[in-house]
Amino acid sequence: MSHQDFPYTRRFLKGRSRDALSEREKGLLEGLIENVERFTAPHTILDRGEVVDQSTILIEGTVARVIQDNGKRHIIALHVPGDFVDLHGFALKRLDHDVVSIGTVQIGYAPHRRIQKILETEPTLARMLWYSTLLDAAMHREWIMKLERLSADGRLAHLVAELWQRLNFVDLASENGFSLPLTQQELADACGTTSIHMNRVVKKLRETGVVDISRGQVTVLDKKALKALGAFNPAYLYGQGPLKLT
Amino acid sequence: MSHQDFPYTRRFLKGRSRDALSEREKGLLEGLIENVERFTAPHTILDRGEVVDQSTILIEGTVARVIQDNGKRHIIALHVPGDFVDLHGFALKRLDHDVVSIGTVQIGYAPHRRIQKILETEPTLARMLWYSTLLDAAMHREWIMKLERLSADGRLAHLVAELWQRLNFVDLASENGFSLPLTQQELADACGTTSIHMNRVVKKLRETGVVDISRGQVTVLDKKALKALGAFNPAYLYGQGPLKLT
DNA sequence: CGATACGTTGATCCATTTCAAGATTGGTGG
DNA sequence: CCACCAATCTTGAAATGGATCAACGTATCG
Repeated sequence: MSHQDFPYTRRFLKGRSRDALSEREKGLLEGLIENVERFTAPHTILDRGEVVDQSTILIEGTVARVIQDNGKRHIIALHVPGDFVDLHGFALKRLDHDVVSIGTVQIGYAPHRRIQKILETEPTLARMLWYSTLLDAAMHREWIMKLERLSADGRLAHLVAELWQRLNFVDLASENGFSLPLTQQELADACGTTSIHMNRVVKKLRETGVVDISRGQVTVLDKKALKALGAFNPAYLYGQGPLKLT
Repeated sequence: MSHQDFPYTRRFLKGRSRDALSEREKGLLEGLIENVERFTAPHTILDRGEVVDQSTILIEGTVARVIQDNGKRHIIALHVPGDFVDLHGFALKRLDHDVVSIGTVQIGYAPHRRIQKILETEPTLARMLWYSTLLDAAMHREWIMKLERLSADGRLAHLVAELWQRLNFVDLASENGFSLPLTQQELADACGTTSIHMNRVVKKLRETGVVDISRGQVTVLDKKALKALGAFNPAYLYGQGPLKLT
């Protein structure tokens, strides 16, 4: 079996500790996916509070986890291909947030009974699944730090730096940028600010030659300035080996 | 064996799903604790980046998880007795933040080799441990929401409401308040604001009859106003049964 | 009793929100 | 192919929450 296989899960933990999995284990992981779905329009994949019996892996595109109340939408996390978006639903049974698609996405569903089987019979894989939920929590903590510490400019810079690094882990970033289907409103929702202010921040970072965000494309103009502005230290992403972009 | 036993771990998941554990499992859990330590002065229990081979459970007192850079300290999580503070260190091996004591604390250490044994032989308990790290992540998400959505007043109200509920789970809250050894500076660090502004917010909430925070004691004056101001919905804490305080 | 940490208050400045309106873009049907 | 619509992006001006600088009050404890 060539390593070109595993079409649904080949990006899971890529750039992190995926190397620690054997080919057999990678096959078992791929076998978790019972079916696959594609959405082209914005779609709520999962509703807060709903009892779930399967978890979702993002194969292609972007999804966000959001908490919405009286019209306002707060983005709690963003996902890149390879992320096991709501694996925590396996143990929590109901989620404290919604999961929504952004742009065109392809997702795979892993029934909880299959995950349960893995847990009972595959300790290495089980530990890897747990590990991936802990990476998710580590990103949450960094977001808390970012929101407590940084102003809007820094928050956007941090978000861009993080996504660049994460997409790089899964081979979806280039040397000078990446594509990102988020609107300014959505960037604002992820940075805890308003779309109007986000518009001015985007403009400012473009004009000061830090990063250009337009037409769904992010072009990093000054890598060093971006990381400084966002106080970005990728240690919390627990990447392995020499990082190309840091 | 009376339920008065388990002096170190009896509060673990209390008010959550602790009831799902058998007495035997509770005993195994207690057996994880190899030794216990007490600190009376502020102490850094764990340094960011340090490789760890044991995890820490909080038995008594308050600990904070902090990310500090150039003098500024950001509190990303607060813990109450019964919390397995850095269980995620078991799988992550090194932490992305420091763990520090606040006031007088008593903590227990669980060597990773003992946790590993549990994982290999006790699936129910293993799943419970995983579950507890997911509760931690759910609280992170709520903090992200709080920081993105609320102003300083609301953030403090939310923090107070959350701690009240969590302390109530473990029988450490009263009908009208709880004790809390945090300084205004630390409250500020947990709400992403300055100590000066926090001082004004504390004063405002006191004067508007919402909550009184002074001399290490929190007195809730208007439960309903507190929850409204903090946009507090305890669902994310995954408590079970009828909640006395909600 | 002086040291030291913590809490309180005032004045000023700046980042961000809010309200309001206009410009640009992409997609759709006639 | 153009006209139009809706979403997105952009800009301006006024109001405000919170930061910052500076100082003073007040516990608490060897």
